[in-house]
Amino acid sequence: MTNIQRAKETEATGEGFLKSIAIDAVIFGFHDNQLKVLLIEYKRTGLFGLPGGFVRVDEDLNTAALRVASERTGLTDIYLEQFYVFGDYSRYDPSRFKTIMTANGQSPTEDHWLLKRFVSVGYYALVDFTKVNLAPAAIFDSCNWYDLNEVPTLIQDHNGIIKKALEALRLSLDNKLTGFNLLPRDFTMGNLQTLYETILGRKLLRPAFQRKMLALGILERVAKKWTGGAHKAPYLYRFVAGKTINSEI
Amino acid sequence: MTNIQRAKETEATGEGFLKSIAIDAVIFGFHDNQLKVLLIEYKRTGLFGLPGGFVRVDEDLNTAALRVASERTGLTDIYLEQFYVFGDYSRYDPSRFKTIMTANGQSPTEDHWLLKRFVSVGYYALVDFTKVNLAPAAIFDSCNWYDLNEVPTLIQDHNGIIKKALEALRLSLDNKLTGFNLLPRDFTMGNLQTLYETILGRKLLRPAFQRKMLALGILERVAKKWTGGAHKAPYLYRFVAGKTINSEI
DNA sequence: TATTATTGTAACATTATGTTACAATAATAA
DNA sequence: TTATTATTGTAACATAATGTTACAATAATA
Repeated sequence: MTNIQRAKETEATGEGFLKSIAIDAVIFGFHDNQLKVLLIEYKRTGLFGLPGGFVRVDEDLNTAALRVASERTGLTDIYLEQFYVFGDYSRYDPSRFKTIMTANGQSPTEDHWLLKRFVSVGYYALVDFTKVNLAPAAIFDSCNWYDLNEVPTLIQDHNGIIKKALEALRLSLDNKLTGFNLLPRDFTMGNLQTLYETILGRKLLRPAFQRKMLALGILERVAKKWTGGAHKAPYLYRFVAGKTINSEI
Repeated sequence: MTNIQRAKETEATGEGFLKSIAIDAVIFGFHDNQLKVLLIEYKRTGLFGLPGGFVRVDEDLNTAALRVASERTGLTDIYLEQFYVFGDYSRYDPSRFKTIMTANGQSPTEDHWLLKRFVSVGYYALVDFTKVNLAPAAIFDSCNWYDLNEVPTLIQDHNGIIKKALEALRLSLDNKLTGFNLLPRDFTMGNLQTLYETILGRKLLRPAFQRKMLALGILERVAKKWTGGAHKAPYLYRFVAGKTINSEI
């Protein structure tokens, strides 16, 4: 995503971008049996927030969301889903952008386009934690994984956005089988179950879970895995794409 | 929603509105055992489309959607749900707005804000057909109910928007019990079942459906109804609000 | 008063899910 | 080398949910 001669967000007029529309991305990863979320830290401000961005005038909205998620993770093939548009007037708070800019020696003009009101399209992304290469978006920030239950206070309504993203993810787990996007190609049934348990926030019964997952017919058993644990080695499974599930509820 | 001294959408600059953001409302009704959708006809153009609108700079996005739906139906208490944001660049087609304006003796300037690209937030609304009073939005259009399987070709991607709204409605039927918003206060089990069958697009088994609905504990049996049919009279039911369903999937 | 069409629901069949139990086995330790 | 340990895979049963058949109840009509 090199945009050498293309417009920058930081230009005052916002030339080249759709006005009033922002994208916020809740990028989920799964590591050490914990759900992680990718957060931005704005340097010299102590402010944290979700990675976000704007839509170029010649760019699809979904493409813009993919670009935002790609820029931070280094991945190109990302499972992305719109989950809500945050458009309350009360979200409007120009002071935050001013703070970030001034903390870095810049002073935006009063009519800077980023000081106007934005409606934000929320996307959640599911990525394979092991494949991600974190990269800051601008010189003003850095980005890192945070455990979902150790998320600091974020700017604006970003804590609420994460909450809503998690709710949407929970619903899509059963309907769309999205969970696999959070795992590496090969995984054990135990991996899968703890992933489900973490997202759903409750324990599941092992035999029932295994029976159900296998009955879906979307898992291919690939090989044994010798973990090094003093116990029977689990099988490795792989998600078999191309099979759609009819979730006739 | 009287906005006497407030800005109008038709002004060239779009002063007072958020730029680049539109709202499209798929307003569903249910009548004669048929799902209906409310469509706008733009006069002297032969063009049909969904009711839509824009967001005022001091207005919540959801409030704007409610305003759009209210203006057409005359209702104030409307079940509304965001279901998708349509943001592909390929949607961009300024000619449509030109056609509608010129058909009515107006000629928008080349830099009219409505000739720019918009991203559209899709909402679906569920209304009690019997309570609706249709009202056109502007002097350029009229609005009417259309049977869902007799929808004409619509402007832009509006046919696709309806399709996606229906898919979202189908999912919410079981999870959120939204169906009742389409029925009058009192209804028979038969009414409810045909509503479900119409939305889901398939037949349901009567005993199982009745058993399930009653088991939900959200229906109050109010009285007998004497329809005039040569058969046993059905009970009337009423939706008992306040009871939330835990759709632990 | 018999007929008709539809309603309400019981009763059973089937499927899905919850739960208990136990054999299989990779690593560790005796 | 062999017993121990912790975990895995799954059978087997229990319970709940859903699918299906059947039939009595009854409001209007003939």
